[in-house]
Amino acid sequence: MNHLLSSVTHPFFAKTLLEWYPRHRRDLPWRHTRDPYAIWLSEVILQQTRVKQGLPYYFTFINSYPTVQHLAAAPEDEVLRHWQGLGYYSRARNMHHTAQQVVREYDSQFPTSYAGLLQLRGVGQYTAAAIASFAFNEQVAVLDGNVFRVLARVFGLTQDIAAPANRKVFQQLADTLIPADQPAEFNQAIMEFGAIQCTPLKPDCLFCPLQSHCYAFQHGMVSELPVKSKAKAARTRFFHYLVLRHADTIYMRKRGPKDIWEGLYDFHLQETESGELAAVALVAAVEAVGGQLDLQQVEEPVQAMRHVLSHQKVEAKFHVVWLQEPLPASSLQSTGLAAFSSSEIEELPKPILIANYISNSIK
DNA sequence: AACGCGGGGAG
DNA sequence: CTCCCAGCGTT
Repeated sequence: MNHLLSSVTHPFFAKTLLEWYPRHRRDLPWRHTRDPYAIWLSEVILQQTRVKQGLPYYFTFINSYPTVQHLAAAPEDEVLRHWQGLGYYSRARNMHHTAQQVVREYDSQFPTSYAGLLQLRGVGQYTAAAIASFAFNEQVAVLDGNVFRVLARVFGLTQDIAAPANRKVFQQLADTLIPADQPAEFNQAIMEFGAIQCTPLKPDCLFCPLQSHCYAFQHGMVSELPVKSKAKAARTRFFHYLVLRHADTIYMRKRGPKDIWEGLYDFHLQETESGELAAVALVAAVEAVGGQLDLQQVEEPVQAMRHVLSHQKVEAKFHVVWLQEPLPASSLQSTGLAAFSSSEIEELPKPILIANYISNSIK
């Protein structure tokens, strides 16, 4: 085994982290509870999200929905609206689905084991291990980005952490490290150690309690570990939004599956292969949704905004179109557009790009 | 196994 | 600007 290259013994590793943890741990609200609902909420929010960014969302959700029954009873649009700005919106939709399933099929009680928790939508190996250990003290090791990094450095593991096949190497090591008597404390400790001490960039090796036993530090490989293959480059997309308005109403649409921002609302979208949309094409697009626009009425200038996702770059232009007449019901039926007042729009869940545009440009 | 899915922070 | 952070469901 590769980790035998390290001079650290398993009991020393666990003991060191368990001593380090109470002296360095942050005081976070979900660390004061054993309620599986609150822990599940925090863990779903914290997937791919830093504590600082997720913290206000945790308060919003735990205050708006104190129990799983409250969350299950909420409309999806309201749940997504609370999630607005946090990204990866399938987390919110899966969370809502799971809340309803727990209420209806589990008598409002979360499963109490790793295997049971794993059956819930949106709960994978990491989240199941986190809830099982934190809420029910089950001896199952969490494996998140922090744990990958700490183990790769301390034990000198050079396998690519982005390759799913290498997961089992790390999982087996973590499973041997987690002590039977303090599984929850150990899981919290190793993740907090990765987040605070053994950080991705400029880790605090100088004051690290594992320094003399750390393979990466002893071999000058701290900046090389963990090994992680690069994600492929983001593609650029060109969005032309038609901000269809009539009197006090603005037309918006709930986005569907198989694309970004599922379940969120935006304007009528004309996507093109380049950054320009000719005026005649704009007129045609308006007519295609049942509206009327004369060439002379095309509003200038067009508001342009860029939005960067981890996997796509969106270059958006917003074309405001003042309609003489409301869109006919038949058009709303076929296009999926719906009419909203300004105050109603505020309540809709929207991508940050759209929310920013509205707050800048819609009065 | 590979891919799609957000948004924010540091330098 | 460019780099970093990442778990789950689908294909």
